[in-house]
Amino acid sequence: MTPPKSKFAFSLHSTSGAARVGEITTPRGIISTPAFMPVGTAGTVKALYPDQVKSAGADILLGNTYHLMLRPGAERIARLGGLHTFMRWDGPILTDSGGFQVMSLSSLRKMSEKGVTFQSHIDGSTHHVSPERSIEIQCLLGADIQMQLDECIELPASRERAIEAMELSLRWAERSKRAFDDMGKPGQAMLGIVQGGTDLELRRRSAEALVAMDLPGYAVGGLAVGEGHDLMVATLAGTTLFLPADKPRYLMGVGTPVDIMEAVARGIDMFDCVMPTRSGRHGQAFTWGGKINLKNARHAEDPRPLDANSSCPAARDYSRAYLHHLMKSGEHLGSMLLSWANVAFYQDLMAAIRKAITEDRYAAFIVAHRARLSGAEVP
RNA sequence: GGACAGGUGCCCGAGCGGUUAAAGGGGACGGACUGUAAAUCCGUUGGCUUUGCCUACGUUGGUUCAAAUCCAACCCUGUCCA
Repeated sequence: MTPPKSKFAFSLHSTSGAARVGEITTPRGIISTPAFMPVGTAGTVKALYPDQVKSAGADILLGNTYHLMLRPGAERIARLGGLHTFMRWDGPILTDSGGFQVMSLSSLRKMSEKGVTFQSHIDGSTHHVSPERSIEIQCLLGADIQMQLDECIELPASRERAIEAMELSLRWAERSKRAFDDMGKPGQAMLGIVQGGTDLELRRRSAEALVAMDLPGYAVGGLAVGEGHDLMVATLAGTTLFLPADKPRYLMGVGTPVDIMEAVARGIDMFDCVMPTRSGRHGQAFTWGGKINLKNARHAEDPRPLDANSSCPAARDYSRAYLHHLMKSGEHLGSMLLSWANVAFYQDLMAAIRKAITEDRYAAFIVAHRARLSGAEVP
């Protein structure tokens, strides 16, 4: 049975071990899962046109509450028709709540039970973000999938610190939910975020409390923040165990191709990460043969493209020698082409993952690609 | 022909008697990047038999315990004057 177009819904199509293929339905379009969401923090997936993001295969992208609140301002975006219209992206948008900035801008904010007070990194002005205000901003932006305000902490952290952040995040989840119930529009959804560091008991408590709130989906936050790949995967395995099978699961901020493959194997459906765009701007390309640093001298006279079989023009039609030249020269086109190629590669990876799950050969898929994807390309 | 100014490591450039294998840029080479304060950040960048030694601040000679730094001559390079 197809859910009505106005609803947010998740349907599971097939599994391979714990890995799942499904679809999230939103009024703005369908998201094939496992999905990778390119990050468009400030109303742009950096260095890419929206059309490129779409043609690369992305169903949905991210925006950011904190950054858009400061500039150009949530109310202004609302007056201009909402974030989709403003940035010319008509697909679904997920917005992060500002919880990540609690960690990344820790020197510029103060925490209290009420919320977070940020000192703007742009002009020093003070901005109070409560769970309610975060949801209000996300509603003003018109985000299809919204995130509760949470406290993301750096790892390693003491158990006391992990408990504190996890419990605060749960209280803020309740408040975020109430605010969303008031302000959210039909078809929009707000997800809760599991915290708890690398302590499986804390992760379980966090997950169970959120599940009791009956949210439309659950995110796993606070990972890939210093604990390392193995601990991340172990923590993830001990967390998804307590999340319901019929709701989408989102691993926030992850990650490398191998992180994603392993997380899918633990039942994750959604990912986002700055890696394809940031690494692209910095000269690193992701390919099926491994990572390629285009700034390295060995590419200076290499006429081959990154991947002759890619459907992305950036990866298929431009020589490594040219990409090397652009990066060495500091030309913007180098960052643009590599961001494009990387976003396309990540989407190709997700498509291949979905295919392998659908054909119930996901474990073999990981074995086949893990080593190559985890390292630098062998020249 | 004359008067100034100047010649420093791959390049530009600071230093003007010992704490200088010599600031700072750039370039080159390499690395990092995980819900984006990042088109950013971090290393390395004379040689060797590497707790030390050798070579090096236009060239040659000199002063001094000690010279990239002071002196002399010479060779170059700018700018101006005839």
